[in-house]
Amino acid sequence: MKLMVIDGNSIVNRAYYGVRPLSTRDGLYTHAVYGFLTIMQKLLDEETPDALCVAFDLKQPTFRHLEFDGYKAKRKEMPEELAVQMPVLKEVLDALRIPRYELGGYEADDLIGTISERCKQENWDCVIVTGDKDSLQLISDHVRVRLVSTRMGQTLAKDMDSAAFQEEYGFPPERMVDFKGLMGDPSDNIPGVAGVGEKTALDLVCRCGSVEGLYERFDQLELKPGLRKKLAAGREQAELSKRLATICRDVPLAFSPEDAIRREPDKQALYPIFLRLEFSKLMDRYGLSPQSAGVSEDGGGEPEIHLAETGEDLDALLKRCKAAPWAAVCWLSSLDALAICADGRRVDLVLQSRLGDRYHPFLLEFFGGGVQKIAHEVKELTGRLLGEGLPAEGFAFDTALAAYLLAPTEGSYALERLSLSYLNAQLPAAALWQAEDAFTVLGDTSKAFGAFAAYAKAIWTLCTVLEPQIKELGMDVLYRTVELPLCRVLAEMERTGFRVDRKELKKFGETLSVGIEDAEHRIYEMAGTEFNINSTRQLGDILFDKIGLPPVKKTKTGYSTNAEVLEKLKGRHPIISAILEYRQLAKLKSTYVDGLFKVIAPDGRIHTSFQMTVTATGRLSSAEPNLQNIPVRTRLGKEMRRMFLAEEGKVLVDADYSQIELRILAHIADDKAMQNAFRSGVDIHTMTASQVFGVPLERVTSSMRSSAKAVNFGIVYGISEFSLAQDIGVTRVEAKRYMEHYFEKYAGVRAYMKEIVGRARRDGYVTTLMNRRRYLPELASSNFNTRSFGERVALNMPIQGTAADIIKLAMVRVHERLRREQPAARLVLQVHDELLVECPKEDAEAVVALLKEEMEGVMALSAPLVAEAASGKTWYDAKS
DNA sequence: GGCTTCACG
DNA sequence: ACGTACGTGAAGCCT
Repeated sequence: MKLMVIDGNSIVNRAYYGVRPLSTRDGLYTHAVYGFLTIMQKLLDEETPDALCVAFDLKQPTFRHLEFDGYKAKRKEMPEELAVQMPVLKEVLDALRIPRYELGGYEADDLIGTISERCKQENWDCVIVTGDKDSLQLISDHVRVRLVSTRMGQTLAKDMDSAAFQEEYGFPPERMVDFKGLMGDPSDNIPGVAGVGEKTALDLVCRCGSVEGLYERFDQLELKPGLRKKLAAGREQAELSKRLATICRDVPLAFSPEDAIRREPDKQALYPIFLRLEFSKLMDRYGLSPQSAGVSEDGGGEPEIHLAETGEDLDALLKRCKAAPWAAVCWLSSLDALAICADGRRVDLVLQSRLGDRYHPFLLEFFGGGVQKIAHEVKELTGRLLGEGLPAEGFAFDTALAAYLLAPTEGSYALERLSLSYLNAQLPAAALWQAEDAFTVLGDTSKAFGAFAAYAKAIWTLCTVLEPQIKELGMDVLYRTVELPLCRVLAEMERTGFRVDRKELKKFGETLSVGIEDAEHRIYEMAGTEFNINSTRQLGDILFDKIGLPPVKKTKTGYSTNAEVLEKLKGRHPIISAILEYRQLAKLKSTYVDGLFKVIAPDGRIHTSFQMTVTATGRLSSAEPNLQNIPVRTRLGKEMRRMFLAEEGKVLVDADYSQIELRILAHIADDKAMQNAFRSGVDIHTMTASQVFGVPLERVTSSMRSSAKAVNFGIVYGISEFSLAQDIGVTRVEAKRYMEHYFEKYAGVRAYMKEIVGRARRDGYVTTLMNRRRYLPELASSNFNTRSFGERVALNMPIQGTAADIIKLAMVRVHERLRREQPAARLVLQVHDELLVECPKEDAEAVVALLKEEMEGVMALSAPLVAEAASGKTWYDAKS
């Protein structure tokens, strides 16, 4: 018979540091528990023991050796993220029916020593699982140690028996305590004999066996005089250290190996724990499901599949859809097939291939306003429908969007993942129904049908789970009046696209090429060799090794050569300016000219895609291509904006919010001074400069203003004085003074910064004015950097996120008003605080007014929203 | 696929 | 004593 005993604290530590951080949607860290279970399972598979238990330390003021107060006092506190996982782990072990032992005043080692001793007495084999080498002294004929280490995500568990130990250390395991007694162990605060290191200790242990043996024959031993002196002086230390190093084997613990014989987990207890921890993979492994746990899942089980084949089938389906509160629809991207679930049980499959001419009229009706639909990724479906000339009305819910609002830092909202984490149900592979010929294969299509239906049903069920949560967190208004209607707005914007001037773009590219080649030649000449300037490694070698410039900053992999570094080296060598110039031109050419050229559609326009579920703050993002980072800050870069233009007879209207983030700050911090500054209409940076530098408004210089601007920005990002100093090139002391003055003037902001961080720590999340939420598990971190990051995010997210709420709502309203009043006008782009509309020349003035009015009227802040709008033929010209 | 750099708000 | 601003996406190098 074999028993496996796990050193709970040691293994949970390995797991904590060895598994990448993992947390649930609401910020509970889980990776230590997860890692522990993985390591345990691996060892169980390998060892197949008959009994299993876990031992934990129980910290109390009493220690193994009372007489030595300092013993282990230095050991570091457990990090907070790990500490919160300990009770969870113990809950899990209890539910798994794995006995765990802890005893006041004893460490896990002592319990393990005792347990292994009892095994010996009852003739059981014992395997100790630990990451701690201390336990190696327990190895004997019946006792082995599996020494666990985690390297780069991989778990290794070295098998140590007597032979392996002897091989590695050169003496038998029971001599370990003597070895430590002599050389000590700083990590355990065991002093050892001063002046005796590893080599000497090894030699002495081999020659004398034990500490006692050493001193018994002390006078007969051949020793160097220096060592003899040290040993003579260190006798007490050696004996004490040996005692400190010796693991106790007779702890008063009621234990017999039979007590730990393996049992089936308590599934009813385990299921809710795993559900909360979002351990969907482990649920499978332990065979957990709502059924097995005796929990009934609403509408659980396989859907009932119906294939629509006749006009009557379709009519009946429509009737049922109209009668139901909503119908979930899953669609094939070609739009050749739909799976519809209106009641959570039955799924109707509607296939173009089966219905022929009846298919299209069904779509017209189904996607009209008469049927309330729920779907996954409504923006994408809407785009597709509009592309087919079909209606796209009546979308009542989007599962992806809802999941994003509930957990905006999650990263992926694929239906398969949502199903796993919210429904505890594994969906079949999407390829089963998304494959080109899934429904047309001769013969067996039942797998494809089943999978397709499962997705539709999952959307329906997810809606029943997500919708109450959205309401519960107070995001209903945000969801229904902003996010959901925005799907249609964005779908249209994506379809509209932004016209670009191919010819001009090409010309611009050619100009850049000339400049690039010129810069390239100059660089090669000055470097005395040709190399790849785009390679930071090669560039670093040339600048810092060959030319011998002083490296200003290092990166993980070598020298830093970024613009900030190069700027500092500018005066020291002419090659630097050439490189900066090369970089600027090369960036423009490759990312913008070449990059955009590649994605001009046949209609002469560029169609970006706006991502609604990417950012942690609620902003949109733009990709393939990104049209939200077209250059504007430099003279040459700005030229790019001449390439973006309106159609013949039309113009672009560009409207942007003025200082929206600072206005929001003034509002939510309820800072009267800042609100008054905005209401008075004075330039906010000038006002700030006048305060920070203590000069009257009219004496503020442009450099003072730009420093003040940096302070204003910094505040929004949750700045430190160090970064501010770095940013504006003053000393830390001066930066600190600026901030002091800033906070004297804007006392409300100071109070807000304190308040919001405290609230975030208390609640575990922050929110925007429209209740958009972001969880901040980082605030509970024991790591200074992680925690500081959490604090900065707590400051910034409500501001950036409220700005996102505001412009999104503005977009919905602008879209609606344009539809009614300016049907020829189209929204084409959003750049966070800026909207672009393309409209007939003659409507420009009206559109300017409309944009300004809607954008400013979104919300009444105590520092009023101000938008500026202007028109022009190109983006360059329209930017006021 | 990770890293570095750089474009934007 | 820490190590230093929030949020993105794309290109190019290199392993």
